[in-house]
Amino acid sequence: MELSKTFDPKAAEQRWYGRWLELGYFTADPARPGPVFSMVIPPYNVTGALHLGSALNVTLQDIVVRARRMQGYNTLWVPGTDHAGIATQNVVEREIGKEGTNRHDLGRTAFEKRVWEWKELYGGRILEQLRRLGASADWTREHFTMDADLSRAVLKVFVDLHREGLIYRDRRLINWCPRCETALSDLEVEHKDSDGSLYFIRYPFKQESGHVTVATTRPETMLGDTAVAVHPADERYAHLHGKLLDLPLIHRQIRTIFDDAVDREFGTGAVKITPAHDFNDFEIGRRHKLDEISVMDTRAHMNAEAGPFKGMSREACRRAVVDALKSEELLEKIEPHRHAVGVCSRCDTVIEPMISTQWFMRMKPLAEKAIAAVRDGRTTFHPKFWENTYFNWLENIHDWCISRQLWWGHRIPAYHCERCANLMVAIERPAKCEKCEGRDLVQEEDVLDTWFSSALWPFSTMGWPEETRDLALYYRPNERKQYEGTQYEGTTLLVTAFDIIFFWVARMMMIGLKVTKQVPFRDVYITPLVRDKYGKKMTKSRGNVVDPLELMDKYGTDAVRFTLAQLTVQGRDLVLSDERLTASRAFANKIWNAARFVLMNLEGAAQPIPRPAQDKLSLADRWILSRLDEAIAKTRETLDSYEFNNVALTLYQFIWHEYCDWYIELAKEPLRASGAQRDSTRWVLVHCFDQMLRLLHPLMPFVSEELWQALRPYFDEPKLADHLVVAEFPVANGGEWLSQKERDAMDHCREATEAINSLRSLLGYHPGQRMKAALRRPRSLELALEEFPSWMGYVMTLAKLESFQYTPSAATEFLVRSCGWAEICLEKPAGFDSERTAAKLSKDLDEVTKFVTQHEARLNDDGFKAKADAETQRLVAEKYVALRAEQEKLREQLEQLTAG
RNA sequence: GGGCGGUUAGCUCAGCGGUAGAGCAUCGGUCUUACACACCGAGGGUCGCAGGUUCGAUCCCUGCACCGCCCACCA
Repeated sequence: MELSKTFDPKAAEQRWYGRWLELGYFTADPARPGPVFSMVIPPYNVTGALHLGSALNVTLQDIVVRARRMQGYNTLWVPGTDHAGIATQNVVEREIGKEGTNRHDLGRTAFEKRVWEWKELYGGRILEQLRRLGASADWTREHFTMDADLSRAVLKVFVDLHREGLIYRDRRLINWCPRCETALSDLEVEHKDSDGSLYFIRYPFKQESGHVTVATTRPETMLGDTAVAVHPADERYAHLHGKLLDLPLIHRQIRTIFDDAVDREFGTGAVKITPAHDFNDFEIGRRHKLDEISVMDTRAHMNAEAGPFKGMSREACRRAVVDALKSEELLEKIEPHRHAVGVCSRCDTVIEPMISTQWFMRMKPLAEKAIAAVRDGRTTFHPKFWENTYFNWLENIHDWCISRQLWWGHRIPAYHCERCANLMVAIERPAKCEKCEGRDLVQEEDVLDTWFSSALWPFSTMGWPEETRDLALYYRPNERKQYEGTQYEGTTLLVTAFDIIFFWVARMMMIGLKVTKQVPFRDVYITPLVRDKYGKKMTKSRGNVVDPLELMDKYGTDAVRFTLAQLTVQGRDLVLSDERLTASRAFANKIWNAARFVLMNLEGAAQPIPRPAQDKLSLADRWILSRLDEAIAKTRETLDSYEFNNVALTLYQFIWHEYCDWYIELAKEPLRASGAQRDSTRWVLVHCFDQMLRLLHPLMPFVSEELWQALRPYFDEPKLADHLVVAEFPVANGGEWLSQKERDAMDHCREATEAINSLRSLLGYHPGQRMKAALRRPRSLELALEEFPSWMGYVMTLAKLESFQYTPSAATEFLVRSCGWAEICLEKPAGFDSERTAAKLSKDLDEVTKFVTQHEARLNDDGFKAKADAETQRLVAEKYVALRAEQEKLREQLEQLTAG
């Protein structure tokens, strides 16, 4: 098979993904043997496009699931999408807005139909992009949060929790977005600092002259004031007891009240109370049984309660109120004031706290169980410090407002009786009112928060509430073979970003525990955040999003995946750079070319190449095989602990710097020979390649499959899979490829190389590429010495190649001789700066001498002798000896240099 | 106001109780029968600051500074 000179990622990507799908490699089969590995993808917003965060997320999941599949696990990876209530509704509303209409004109049914149409058209786009990334998810089990079966699960959970009193309806102050015209949960409100003003307003006494001055950032809400509060211990205001005030502009009579919640230091120490438009005031209001007067409508325009200001927007009203107060000389002063303003996370509109009847979920009892599950280790976060964040939020949790005044979502299964106003909650619409038997039942208009259905995702996608085979095996795996013998519950792994720990992870934990009586996942891997080059979070609204598809076009999917893995260190944000991507692309190409080399040298080789007997393997063969074993062990280890950067690093180092740089070079000579020597080298080359590609496959699925297929005819594995994607993951063979003597020799070789390097730098001569040229020449010192320029490279080569055969002392002798010859034979090359070299040497010498003295002192120190244990003393002594040797060497070199 | 993470080479980042590492960039040298997306080599760092623990600290502890993030009803 001919391979092109460079790797073409597109061809490989197109060739293999479709094949894998056709052959059903990603489809889970509950009947399969083996331990279970299951995972659900964080459902993507149907409005979403692939961004780097999701590319990272999917890449990491795919790496794990591919590795587990190769390791023989029964794997399931469920993909799917989320209906994304507000986001999707907004998109479609914008679309029909362009057509000159709106959802109210269209009506609920027609609008819902429009959204479904939109979803069918565009909702699958993100999943298409996941396939492009190589995601090996089970597409036969793709789900959408509003699928019929998932919707049923939603209704069942709602009804069950309502019956238990965990879901209830209440009228209270909630976050309201006047643009989306819906209630929001606390989490959907973002707090942004904004430069505002603090207005000091005089509230006159009702029955006598005089006034109290209050400070507020929102003068327009004074129209809804029902009291002025001061701290009970504030002597400045002791005289306010029982006083009534005349609310300016509106002339409503309001009370003065005393409450600990008032901060005496802030403003004037007196605060106006607007229970219907401020969370603090609402609490105080309920404590003092104040009226709750809402002065705005659902679009945050002033309503009839605002009297003359009716119909104004809140902004216009603020200006009008300030003007009116000024003209009545009730505005004392205005100070600049910076404070946090809550805005809608979807549309950035300033949130208005509003009194409203909504549905809530009681969180405290659920949160306690969710905390306990992580505390006792049934679920573990990686990195662990995220557990603090999780605990912190759950410990201070408030009830969750789950109803939304939207049309796109799961409509709340509650029915109002038109006749007696009775409210019934049931999965199916009741035939008649259970109280008055009336037949006019109207379903609740509100839908549920999108995150409600997401919270059920790990088990609703498995078929819950039906006891399906999937649910039994992949969600309750303890019933079958255990994951590495460990008892655990739920799916095996969840990979997600930290910004939805509260929105999603914590809620899945709470509801999963409540509904299925077990945790929904064992491990939670929190991915780092992908940031732009300025370290900013990439968000659509910031417009700083890098499109992963463009990166894949430019560098190839494998390179993008490899780069993301390489940069993924637990607990640290990830800044993507072109340099890294370029390096990864070069890596793919390097492997490609190594394969070309191997194939080129397989001409006429047997298919398969028979495995040579152990004693036919050369030292170089056994060396690379032993290194391969170490690479396998390390890859498995780092994969298990989710150290993605180290997985990538291990493979990069082994493939590039050991297999390519050394073994391929060493193989060139035996390959030129014929017979047994060539055959065993061929086998080692191919065997290593096979194993390397398997290790690499989870990270770089396309290039690895492509090359594996090309080399496959030569593999000697007896039961070979048809595709790498389902081939067995390597296991270190554990055999001692090298004898102890050889290990020692290799260590010595390393030292020898260092010695030669320092000799070379002493001479200031850089032989460069000639080392490799020397490889091709007869290995004879005499010949090498004839040609001065090649000499140094030759020494290096010999040292590396031949010191394997030398005993350490012989190798030393060889080196010493070489150095001596260098003295005799070599003239100092042009450009050699002896002064500079001498300076460097003496600097090194000084430094080493410093350490020698230090160690000497330490060894002679009585305190050290007394305190340090034997092992430590031995270590320090050893170090001292080494340092002395180093010192001696440097001194000699320096002498030689100055003498010459 | 709480909490979390970071500060290591020009850049992006690993690492670690025993005289500092990678990739890229820089500089010098290589057309060598896989690869110039390559090869060989060089330069470059008081590991944010100050204390403490230790025979020994870049690493552990305390404090500080700066950067970033999350949470929080101070009007």
